[in-house]
Amino acid sequence: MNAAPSPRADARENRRRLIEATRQAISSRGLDVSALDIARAAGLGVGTLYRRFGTKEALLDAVVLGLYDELCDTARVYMTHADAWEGLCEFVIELAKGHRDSRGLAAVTAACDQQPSPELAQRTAALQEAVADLTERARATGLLRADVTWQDIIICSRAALDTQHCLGVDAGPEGWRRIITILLDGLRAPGHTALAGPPPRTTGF
Amino acid sequence: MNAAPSPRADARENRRRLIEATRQAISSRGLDVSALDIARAAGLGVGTLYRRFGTKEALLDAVVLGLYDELCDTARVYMTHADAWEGLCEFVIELAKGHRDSRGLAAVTAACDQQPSPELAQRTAALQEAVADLTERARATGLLRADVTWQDIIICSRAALDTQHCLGVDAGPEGWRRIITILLDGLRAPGHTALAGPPPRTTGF
DNA sequence: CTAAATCGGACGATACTCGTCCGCTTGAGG
DNA sequence: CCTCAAGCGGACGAGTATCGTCCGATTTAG
Repeated sequence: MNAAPSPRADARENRRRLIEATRQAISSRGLDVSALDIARAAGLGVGTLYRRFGTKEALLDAVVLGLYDELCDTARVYMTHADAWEGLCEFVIELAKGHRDSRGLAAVTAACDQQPSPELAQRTAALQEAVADLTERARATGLLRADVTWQDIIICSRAALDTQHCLGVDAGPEGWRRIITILLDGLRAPGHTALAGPPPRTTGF
Repeated sequence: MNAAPSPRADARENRRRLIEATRQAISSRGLDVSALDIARAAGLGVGTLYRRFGTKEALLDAVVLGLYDELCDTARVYMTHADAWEGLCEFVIELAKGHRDSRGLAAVTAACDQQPSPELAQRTAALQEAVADLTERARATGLLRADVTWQDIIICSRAALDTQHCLGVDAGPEGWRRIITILLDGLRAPGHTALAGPPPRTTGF
């Protein structure tokens, strides 16, 4: 075994570049980026992309899986947060950031829903369990309103970012934080926190 | 003048059908529906679509303008609501419904931002003024938190629906109402209202 | 220095969409 | 009932975008 002991250094570097470029491309233009655009952004030819990953889908899968892994790590961190409500809030914000970096991720999940790759299914299950756990911990403190489920939490984490994507630059680069704040206040049983960031300058609907 | 006194009855009916089909198509699949799909949904040939409207863009413009007009009417109604806070809440819900029926509307607004059609620009301005007015009235009652602007209100009205579109059927056909409720609670200065509808059954992120 | 691994991007194939064209059908007035 | 202009359907051409392949040129590593 170990028939491929060490890929050439430039090949490895190009693979890294491709993944990084794909991340940024997905973040700014969604999951339907063309292979050519990704390769260009990585400063490589499209041939290299297909040689490294075989298919465009494989590249996207690798990137999405990486993001899921990071989210799993993040969840694990906030699970041990001293203040359960704070932990939930910060994780929701991190989850929103994750959505920012994998715009259209839900579309992929839905598309692969028929036959999700085992790895993706495993990560999805782990993340859901983590969110459910964080939700229960926060509810136990009495700071989270009783009538929301962990699914609601997930949806809230998306809402702000989806809006951000639709409104584009109008809401400012950090405009989603205002919506997250409003949502978290709506989730909180008592009291409110101050809105952060400058108000959005929306011009459309 | 009046060189076209009365189009044939079937032509008028087909025009109506096309507009209706376009509405539903936009609602379920966004603004980038193909002309063929619209014509098929209307039970007509694509030739008829182009004869009636000249271009696909003209058809979309007609539909979008119609939706804007309805929203303007709705705004006028809630402006005279006895309870300013209730009026704002219900209008936000109606606005969300409007977004449901014109998915991707913001994209069009943004695209036409360079040179918006005079009619659309007029409607947009009227709607913005209406939202600003409703916001101020609600703020005056002290029920609306002080740190949100009318732009925040618009964004909130989008957030729930955008999420709905991304999550698809997972959140149920009325799942957006839960998010709207959370958002409105987050906008409200004191207290909370009960979440309506069954909890979402999300399976993805 | 050499050979194998790697790269770049032109290229064929495929798919999708817009808008046109023309032979056939249908509505409505005489 | 008849006539004919108005209307209809959908095949079709043209344009565009994307995927994935192929092969000559280049580079790496021993």
